[in-house]
Amino acid sequence: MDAFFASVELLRYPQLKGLPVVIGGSRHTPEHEAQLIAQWGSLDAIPVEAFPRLARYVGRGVITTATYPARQFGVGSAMGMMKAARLCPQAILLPIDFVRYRQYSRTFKDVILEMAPLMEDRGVDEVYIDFTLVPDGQHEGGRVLAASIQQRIFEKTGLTCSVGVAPNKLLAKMASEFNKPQGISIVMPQDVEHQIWPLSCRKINGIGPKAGAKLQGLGIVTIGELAAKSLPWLMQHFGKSYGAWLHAASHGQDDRAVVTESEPVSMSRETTFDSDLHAGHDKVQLGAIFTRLCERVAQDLQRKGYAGRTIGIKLRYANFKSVTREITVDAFTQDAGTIRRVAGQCLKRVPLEQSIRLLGVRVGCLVHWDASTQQAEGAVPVLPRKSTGKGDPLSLPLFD
DNA sequence: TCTGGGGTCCTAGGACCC
DNA sequence: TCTGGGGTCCTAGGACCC
Repeated sequence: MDAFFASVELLRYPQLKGLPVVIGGSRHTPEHEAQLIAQWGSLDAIPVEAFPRLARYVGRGVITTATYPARQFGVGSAMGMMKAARLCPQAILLPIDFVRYRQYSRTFKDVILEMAPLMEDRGVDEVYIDFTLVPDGQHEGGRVLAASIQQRIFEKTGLTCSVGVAPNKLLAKMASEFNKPQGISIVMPQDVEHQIWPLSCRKINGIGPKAGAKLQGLGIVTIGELAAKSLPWLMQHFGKSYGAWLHAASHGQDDRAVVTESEPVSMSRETTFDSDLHAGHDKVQLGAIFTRLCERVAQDLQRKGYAGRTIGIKLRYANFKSVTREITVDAFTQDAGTIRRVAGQCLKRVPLEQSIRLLGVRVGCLVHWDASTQQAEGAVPVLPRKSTGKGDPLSLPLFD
Protein backbone atom coordinates (compact mmCIF):
# COMPACT_ATOMS: atom_id res chain seq x y z
CA MET A 1 0.00 0.00 0.00
CA ASP A 2 1.26 3.49 -0.82
CA ALA A 3 2.10 5.60 2.26
CA PHE A 4 -0.53 3.49 3.99
CA PHE A 5 -1.13 5.24 7.35
CA ALA A 6 -0.98 8.70 5.79
CA SER A 7 -3.28 7.70 2.94
CA VAL A 8 -5.88 6.38 5.39
CA GLU A 9 -5.71 9.70 7.27
CA LEU A 10 -6.22 11.65 4.02
CA LEU A 11 -9.50 9.79 3.53
CA ARG A 12 -10.93 11.50 6.61
CA TYR A 13 -9.03 14.77 6.15
CA PRO A 14 -9.27 15.26 2.35
CA GLN A 15 -8.42 18.94 2.82
CA LEU A 16 -4.82 17.84 3.49
CA LYS A 17 -4.33 16.28 0.05
CA GLY A 18 -1.12 17.43 -1.59
CA LEU A 19 0.34 18.79 1.65
CA PRO A 20 3.25 17.46 3.66
CA VAL A 21 1.69 15.28 6.37
CA VAL A 22 3.39 12.92 8.81
CA ILE A 23 1.91 10.32 11.14
CA GLY A 24 3.53 9.65 14.46
CA GLY A 25 4.17 10.71 18.01
CA SER A 26 0.91 10.28 19.88
CA ARG A 27 -2.07 7.92 19.65
CA HIS A 28 -5.42 8.83 18.20
CA THR A 29 -8.22 8.80 20.78
CA PRO A 30 -11.97 8.69 20.12
CA GLU A 31 -12.35 11.49 22.71
CA HIS A 32 -10.13 13.84 20.77
CA GLU A 33 -11.94 13.02 17.54
CA ALA A 34 -15.30 13.71 19.23
CA GLN A 35 -13.96 17.01 20.44
CA LEU A 36 -12.85 18.00 16.94
CA ILE A 37 -16.26 17.14 15.51
CA ALA A 38 -17.97 19.14 18.26
CA GLN A 39 -15.79 22.12 17.45
CA TRP A 40 -15.87 22.06 13.63
CA GLY A 41 -19.00 20.11 12.75
CA SER A 42 -17.09 17.43 10.83
CA LEU A 43 -13.50 16.32 10.37
CA ASP A 44 -13.33 17.43 6.75
CA ALA A 45 -14.48 20.90 7.78
CA ILE A 46 -11.39 21.56 9.90
CA PRO A 47 -9.39 24.32 8.20
CA VAL A 48 -5.84 23.39 7.21
CA GLU A 49 -4.52 26.20 9.44
CA ALA A 50 -6.04 24.52 12.51
CA PHE A 51 -3.94 21.31 12.22
CA PRO A 52 -0.92 20.88 14.51
CA ARG A 53 2.49 21.33 12.92
CA LEU A 54 5.55 19.13 13.29
CA ALA A 55 7.53 22.15 14.56
CA ARG A 56 5.47 22.22 17.74
CA TYR A 57 6.20 18.62 18.66
CA VAL A 58 8.28 17.79 21.72
CA GLY A 59 8.97 14.17 22.60
CA ARG A 60 10.55 10.85 21.74
CA GLY A 61 8.38 9.51 18.95
CA VAL A 62 9.34 8.51 15.45
CA ILE A 63 7.60 9.11 12.14
CA THR A 64 5.67 6.03 11.03
CA THR A 65 4.61 7.38 7.63
CA ALA A 66 5.08 10.53 5.58
CA THR A 67 3.04 11.61 2.56
CA TYR A 68 4.96 11.95 -0.70
CA PRO A 69 5.02 15.79 -0.41
CA ALA A 70 6.61 15.40 3.04
CA ARG A 71 9.17 12.94 1.67
CA GLN A 72 10.38 15.67 -0.68
CA PHE A 73 11.86 17.30 2.43
CA GLY A 74 13.80 14.18 3.34
CA VAL A 75 11.32 13.12 6.00
CA GLY A 76 10.74 9.38 6.16
CA SER A 77 9.50 6.54 8.32
CA ALA A 78 11.48 5.52 11.43
CA MET A 79 13.00 9.01 11.57
CA GLY A 80 12.98 10.71 14.96
CA MET A 81 10.30 13.37 15.20
CA MET A 82 12.69 16.05 16.37
CA LYS A 83 14.89 15.55 13.35
CA ALA A 84 11.88 15.51 11.02
CA ALA A 85 10.69 18.77 12.60
CA ARG A 86 13.93 20.43 11.60
CA LEU A 87 13.68 19.17 8.03
CA CYS A 88 10.03 20.08 7.53
CA PRO A 89 8.64 22.15 10.44
CA GLN A 90 5.51 23.13 8.52
CA ALA A 91 4.43 19.50 7.99
CA ILE A 92 1.07 18.64 9.52
CA LEU A 93 1.34 16.07 12.31
CA LEU A 94 -1.41 13.52 12.89
CA PRO A 95 -1.62 10.91 15.66
CA ILE A 96 -1.49 7.17 14.95
CA ASP A 97 -4.79 5.29 14.70
CA PHE A 98 -3.91 1.60 14.54
CA VAL A 99 -7.51 0.50 14.94
CA ARG A 100 -8.48 2.26 11.74
CA TYR A 101 -5.42 1.12 9.80
CA ARG A 102 -6.18 -2.47 10.76
CA GLN A 103 -9.72 -2.09 9.44
CA TYR A 104 -8.45 -0.87 6.06
CA SER A 105 -5.80 -3.60 6.14
CA ARG A 106 -8.48 -6.26 6.56
CA THR A 107 -10.53 -4.72 3.75
CA PHE A 108 -7.77 -4.59 1.14
CA LYS A 109 -6.62 -8.10 1.99
CA ASP A 110 -10.17 -9.43 1.62
CA VAL A 111 -10.34 -7.82 -1.81
CA ILE A 112 -7.15 -9.61 -2.82
CA LEU A 113 -8.29 -12.96 -1.38
CA GLU A 114 -11.40 -12.82 -3.55
CA MET A 115 -9.29 -12.43 -6.66
CA ALA A 116 -6.24 -14.52 -5.76
CA PRO A 117 -6.58 -16.92 -2.82
CA LEU A 118 -2.87 -17.66 -2.32
CA MET A 119 -1.88 -14.63 -0.30
CA GLU A 120 0.87 -14.27 2.30
CA ASP A 121 0.35 -11.65 5.00
CA ARG A 122 3.46 -9.54 5.45
CA GLY A 123 2.13 -7.05 7.94
CA VAL A 124 -0.48 -4.34 7.98
CA ASP A 125 0.28 -2.87 4.53
CA GLU A 126 1.98 -5.58 2.50
CA VAL A 127 1.28 -9.01 1.03
CA TYR A 128 2.73 -11.52 -1.40
CA ILE A 129 0.30 -12.98 -3.91
CA ASP A 130 0.82 -16.12 -5.99
CA PHE A 131 -0.40 -15.29 -9.52
CA THR A 132 0.58 -18.68 -10.94
CA LEU A 133 -2.82 -20.36 -11.10
CA VAL A 134 -5.07 -17.30 -11.04
CA PRO A 135 -7.14 -16.98 -14.25
CA ASP A 136 -5.49 -14.35 -16.45
CA GLY A 137 -2.62 -14.23 -13.94
CA GLN A 138 -0.11 -14.63 -16.77
CA HIS A 139 -1.61 -12.13 -19.21
CA GLU A 140 0.91 -9.47 -20.18
CA GLY A 141 3.33 -10.86 -17.64
CA GLY A 142 0.87 -10.31 -14.80
CA ARG A 143 0.14 -6.68 -15.60
CA VAL A 144 -3.55 -7.25 -16.26
CA LEU A 145 -4.21 -8.95 -12.92
CA ALA A 146 -2.06 -6.44 -11.07
CA ALA A 147 -4.05 -3.58 -12.54
CA SER A 148 -7.40 -5.13 -11.72
CA ILE A 149 -6.28 -5.76 -8.12
CA GLN A 150 -5.26 -2.12 -7.87
CA GLN A 151 -8.60 -1.01 -9.24
CA ARG A 152 -10.71 -3.22 -6.96
CA ILE A 153 -8.74 -2.08 -3.90
CA PHE A 154 -9.25 1.53 -4.89
CA GLU A 155 -12.98 1.00 -5.41
CA LYS A 156 -13.37 -0.61 -1.99
CA THR A 157 -11.05 1.62 0.04
CA GLY A 158 -10.08 4.73 -1.91
CA LEU A 159 -6.45 3.71 -1.38
CA THR A 160 -3.70 3.11 -3.93
CA CYS A 161 -1.04 0.44 -3.95
CA SER A 162 1.99 -0.58 -5.97
CA VAL A 163 2.52 -4.05 -7.40
CA GLY A 164 5.69 -5.83 -8.40
CA VAL A 165 5.37 -8.97 -10.50
CA ALA A 166 8.28 -11.37 -10.69
CA PRO A 167 9.17 -15.07 -10.61
CA ASN A 168 9.89 -14.98 -6.86
CA LYS A 169 9.24 -12.99 -3.69
CA LEU A 170 12.68 -11.37 -3.57
CA LEU A 171 12.33 -9.83 -7.02
CA ALA A 172 8.63 -9.03 -6.62
CA LYS A 173 9.37 -7.03 -3.48
CA MET A 174 12.05 -5.04 -5.26
CA ALA A 175 9.86 -4.55 -8.32
CA SER A 176 7.05 -3.18 -6.17
CA GLU A 177 9.30 -0.25 -5.19
CA PHE A 178 10.13 0.77 -8.77
CA ASN A 179 7.10 2.89 -9.63
CA LYS A 180 5.57 4.06 -6.36
CA PRO A 181 2.95 5.32 -5.91
CA GLN A 182 0.29 3.42 -7.87
CA GLY A 183 2.88 1.60 -9.91
CA ILE A 184 3.10 -1.75 -11.61
CA SER A 185 6.51 -3.19 -12.41
CA ILE A 186 7.37 -6.50 -13.97
CA VAL A 187 10.75 -8.14 -13.58
CA MET A 188 11.54 -11.21 -15.65
CA PRO A 189 14.55 -13.46 -14.96
CA GLN A 190 16.39 -11.96 -17.93
CA ASP A 191 15.84 -8.45 -16.51
CA VAL A 192 17.96 -9.01 -13.40
CA GLU A 193 21.15 -7.82 -15.05
CA HIS A 194 19.88 -4.43 -16.23
CA GLN A 195 17.08 -3.76 -13.69
CA ILE A 196 18.46 -5.21 -10.44
CA TRP A 197 22.25 -5.13 -10.67
CA PRO A 198 22.54 -1.31 -10.83
CA LEU A 199 20.63 -0.95 -7.54
CA SER A 200 22.18 -0.55 -4.11
CA CYS A 201 22.60 -3.75 -2.08
CA ARG A 202 20.43 -2.10 0.57
CA LYS A 203 17.42 -2.54 -1.76
CA ILE A 204 17.54 -6.28 -1.10
CA ASN A 205 15.03 -7.30 1.53
CA GLY A 206 17.32 -8.84 4.13
CA ILE A 207 20.35 -6.55 3.75
CA GLY A 208 19.98 -3.98 6.48
CA PRO A 209 22.19 -1.21 7.89
CA LYS A 210 24.82 -3.58 9.33
CA ALA A 211 25.28 -5.87 6.34
CA GLY A 212 25.09 -2.85 4.03
CA ALA A 213 27.91 -1.12 5.88
CA LYS A 214 30.04 -4.27 5.94
CA LEU A 215 29.56 -4.75 2.21
CA GLN A 216 30.50 -1.13 1.59
CA GLY A 217 33.62 -1.64 3.67
CA LEU A 218 34.53 -4.44 1.28
CA GLY A 219 34.02 -2.14 -1.69
CA ILE A 220 30.61 -3.53 -2.64
CA VAL A 221 27.82 -1.02 -3.17
CA THR A 222 25.62 -2.29 -6.01
CA ILE A 223 23.93 -5.64 -6.35
CA GLY A 224 25.93 -6.19 -9.53
CA GLU A 225 29.17 -5.81 -7.57
CA LEU A 226 27.82 -8.31 -5.06
CA ALA A 227 26.93 -10.74 -7.85
CA ALA A 228 30.48 -10.50 -9.17
CA LYS A 229 31.85 -12.03 -5.96
CA SER A 230 32.30 -15.77 -5.79
CA LEU A 231 30.30 -17.99 -3.46
CA PRO A 232 33.39 -19.09 -1.46
CA TRP A 233 34.49 -15.46 -1.04
CA LEU A 234 31.07 -14.43 0.30
CA MET A 235 30.91 -17.43 2.61
CA GLN A 236 34.34 -16.57 3.91
CA HIS A 237 33.33 -13.02 4.81
CA PHE A 238 29.69 -13.52 5.86
CA GLY A 239 29.51 -17.13 7.02
CA LYS A 240 28.23 -20.20 5.25
CA SER A 241 24.55 -19.46 5.53
CA TYR A 242 24.34 -15.71 5.03
CA GLY A 243 27.09 -15.81 2.43
CA ALA A 244 25.20 -18.35 0.37
CA TRP A 245 22.03 -16.32 0.69
CA LEU A 246 23.81 -13.13 -0.42
CA HIS A 247 25.13 -14.96 -3.47
CA ALA A 248 21.71 -16.28 -4.46
CA ALA A 249 19.94 -12.99 -3.78
CA SER A 250 22.39 -10.99 -5.88
CA HIS A 251 21.54 -13.27 -8.82
CA GLY A 252 17.82 -12.80 -8.25
CA GLN A 253 17.38 -16.34 -6.95
CA ASP A 254 14.84 -17.09 -4.24
CA ASP A 255 12.86 -20.31 -3.79
CA ARG A 256 10.78 -19.39 -0.73
CA ALA A 257 7.14 -20.42 -0.97
CA VAL A 258 4.18 -18.08 -0.58
CA VAL A 259 3.05 -18.99 2.95
CA THR A 260 -0.69 -18.55 3.45
CA GLU A 261 -0.98 -19.78 7.05
CA SER A 262 1.25 -19.15 10.05
CA GLU A 263 1.10 -19.36 13.81
CA PRO A 264 2.42 -16.66 16.14
CA VAL A 265 5.64 -17.47 17.99
CA SER A 266 5.41 -14.78 20.66
CA MET A 267 3.37 -11.85 21.85
CA SER A 268 4.77 -8.80 23.58
CA ARG A 269 4.07 -5.32 24.84
CA GLU A 270 6.63 -2.64 25.42
CA THR A 271 6.70 1.04 26.18
CA THR A 272 9.20 3.86 25.98
CA PHE A 273 8.77 6.33 28.80
CA ASP A 274 8.31 10.06 28.22
CA SER A 275 11.51 10.52 30.19
CA ASP A 276 14.01 8.04 31.60
CA LEU A 277 13.14 6.31 34.87
CA HIS A 278 15.32 4.86 37.58
CA ALA A 279 14.63 1.62 39.43
CA GLY A 280 15.42 3.26 42.73
CA HIS A 281 13.89 6.69 42.48
CA ASP A 282 10.89 5.76 40.31
CA LYS A 283 10.17 2.33 41.78
CA VAL A 284 6.43 2.88 42.22
CA GLN A 285 5.88 4.27 38.75
CA LEU A 286 7.98 1.52 37.14
CA GLY A 287 6.13 -1.15 39.11
CA ALA A 288 2.78 0.14 37.87
CA ILE A 289 3.99 0.24 34.24
CA PHE A 290 5.44 -3.27 34.58
CA THR A 291 2.17 -4.68 35.93
CA ARG A 292 0.21 -2.91 33.20
CA LEU A 293 2.44 -4.43 30.49
CA CYS A 294 1.88 -7.92 31.96
CA GLU A 295 -1.86 -7.32 31.99
CA ARG A 296 -1.84 -6.17 28.38
CA VAL A 297 0.12 -9.21 27.18
CA ALA A 298 -2.23 -11.49 29.14
CA GLN A 299 -5.21 -9.72 27.59
CA ASP A 300 -3.74 -10.17 24.10
CA LEU A 301 -3.13 -13.89 24.75
CA GLN A 302 -6.67 -14.38 26.07
CA ARG A 303 -8.33 -12.43 23.27
CA LYS A 304 -6.48 -14.41 20.61
CA GLY A 305 -6.71 -17.77 22.44
CA TYR A 306 -3.06 -18.49 23.17
CA ALA A 307 -0.95 -19.40 26.18
CA GLY A 308 2.83 -19.56 26.50
CA ARG A 309 5.48 -20.91 28.81
CA THR A 310 8.48 -18.68 28.06
CA ILE A 311 8.13 -15.37 29.84
CA GLY A 312 10.64 -12.62 29.30
CA ILE A 313 11.40 -8.97 29.78
CA LYS A 314 13.23 -6.37 27.75
CA LEU A 315 14.86 -3.32 29.16
CA ARG A 316 16.50 -0.45 27.31
CA TYR A 317 18.87 1.80 29.22
CA ALA A 318 19.22 5.54 28.74
CA ASN A 319 22.28 4.84 26.55
CA PHE A 320 20.02 2.76 24.26
CA LYS A 321 21.70 -0.53 25.10
CA SER A 322 19.13 -3.31 25.51
CA VAL A 323 19.10 -6.42 27.65
CA THR A 324 16.63 -9.31 27.73
CA ARG A 325 15.97 -12.03 30.28
CA GLU A 326 13.58 -14.94 29.93
CA ILE A 327 12.48 -17.97 31.91
CA THR A 328 10.75 -21.05 30.55
CA VAL A 329 8.32 -22.57 33.03
CA ASP A 330 6.63 -25.99 32.96
CA ALA A 331 3.01 -24.87 32.67
CA PHE A 332 1.52 -22.80 29.86
CA THR A 333 -0.17 -19.63 31.03
CA GLN A 334 -2.20 -16.69 29.84
CA ASP A 335 -2.67 -15.30 33.33
CA ALA A 336 -1.52 -11.76 34.14
CA GLY A 337 -0.53 -12.64 37.72
CA THR A 338 1.61 -15.59 36.66
CA ILE A 339 3.25 -13.58 33.91
CA ARG A 340 3.90 -10.76 36.35
CA ARG A 341 5.47 -13.14 38.89
CA VAL A 342 7.84 -14.82 36.40
CA ALA A 343 8.67 -11.54 34.68
CA GLY A 344 9.50 -10.18 38.13
CA GLN A 345 12.03 -13.02 38.52
CA CYS A 346 13.57 -11.99 35.20
CA LEU A 347 13.81 -8.39 36.33
CA LYS A 348 15.82 -9.43 39.37
CA ARG A 349 18.54 -10.80 37.09
CA VAL A 350 19.18 -7.52 35.33
CA PRO A 351 21.46 -4.66 36.40
CA LEU A 352 19.37 -1.67 37.51
CA GLU A 353 21.93 1.01 38.26
CA GLN A 354 21.40 2.95 35.04
CA SER A 355 18.27 4.89 34.10
CA ILE A 356 15.84 3.07 31.85
CA ARG A 357 14.02 4.39 28.76
CA LEU A 358 12.01 1.28 27.80
CA LEU A 359 10.43 -1.71 29.48
CA GLY A 360 8.83 -4.67 27.72
CA VAL A 361 7.18 -8.01 28.55
CA ARG A 362 7.07 -10.97 26.19
CA VAL A 363 5.44 -14.40 26.23
CA GLY A 364 6.77 -17.02 23.84
CA CYS A 365 6.53 -20.75 23.17
CA LEU A 366 2.85 -20.30 22.38
CA VAL A 367 0.08 -22.88 21.98
CA HIS A 368 -3.60 -22.52 21.19
CA TRP A 369 -5.37 -22.43 24.54
CA ASP A 370 -8.87 -23.28 25.67
CA ALA A 371 -9.50 -21.00 28.64
CA SER A 372 -12.51 -23.00 29.87
CA THR A 373 -10.62 -26.29 30.21
CA GLN A 374 -7.20 -24.71 30.83
CA GLN A 375 -5.77 -27.01 28.18
CA ALA A 376 -3.84 -26.63 25.00
CA GLU A 377 -5.74 -27.25 21.78
CA GLY A 378 -4.36 -29.34 18.96
CA ALA A 379 -0.77 -30.48 18.81
CA VAL A 380 1.07 -29.68 22.02
CA PRO A 381 4.81 -29.45 21.83
CA VAL A 382 6.49 -32.22 23.80
CA LEU A 383 7.96 -30.91 27.01
CA PRO A 384 11.52 -31.95 27.72
CA ARG A 385 11.81 -34.63 30.37
CA LYS A 386 13.01 -33.43 33.71
CA SER A 387 13.58 -36.89 35.19
CA THR A 388 16.99 -38.55 35.29
CA GLY A 389 15.54 -41.54 33.57
CA LYS A 390 16.30 -43.85 36.49
CA GLY A 391 14.07 -46.89 36.41
CA ASP A 392 12.76 -46.12 32.98
CA PRO A 393 13.44 -49.19 30.80
CA LEU A 394 13.39 -47.09 27.64
CA SER A 395 16.17 -44.88 28.90
CA LEU A 396 18.67 -47.62 29.74
CA PRO A 397 22.04 -46.50 28.43
CA LEU A 398 22.94 -48.07 25.13
CA PHE A 399 26.60 -48.11 26.13
CA ASP A 400 28.86 -46.57 28.75
C1' DT B 1 18.70 15.07 15.44
C1' DC B 2 19.05 10.86 20.01
C1' DT B 3 16.51 6.79 17.96
C1' DG B 4 8.36 3.49 18.53
C1' DG B 5 6.17 -0.94 18.87
C1' DG B 6 5.32 -5.42 17.31
C1' DG B 7 7.26 -9.16 15.39
C1' DT B 8 10.61 -13.20 13.11
C1' DC B 9 14.75 -15.65 12.54
C1' DC B 10 19.63 -16.75 13.40
C1' DT B 11 23.76 -17.71 16.19
C1' DA B 12 26.31 -19.49 19.84
C1' DG B 13 27.33 -21.42 24.32
C1' DG B 14 26.01 -24.34 28.06
C1' DA B 15 23.16 -27.93 30.24
C1' DC B 16 21.71 -32.27 29.80
C1' DC B 17 20.74 -36.75 27.70
C1' DC B 18 21.83 -41.21 25.35
C1' DT C 1 45.35 -36.64 33.36
C1' DC C 2 42.40 -35.62 29.98
C1' DT C 3 38.43 -37.29 27.54
C1' DG C 4 33.57 -38.97 21.37
C1' DG C 5 29.50 -37.91 18.99
C1' DG C 6 24.95 -36.95 18.39
C1' DG C 7 20.84 -34.62 19.78
C1' DT C 8 17.42 -31.14 22.10
C1' DC C 9 16.37 -27.37 24.95
C1' DC C 10 17.22 -23.00 27.08
C1' DT C 11 19.09 -18.43 27.15
C1' DA C 12 21.00 -13.83 25.45
C1' DG C 13 21.94 -10.93 21.96
C1' DG C 14 21.42 -9.06 17.55
C1' DA C 15 19.94 -8.23 12.66
C1' DC C 16 16.17 -7.27 10.15
C1' DC C 17 11.36 -6.24 8.71
C1' DC C 18 6.68 -3.68 8.58
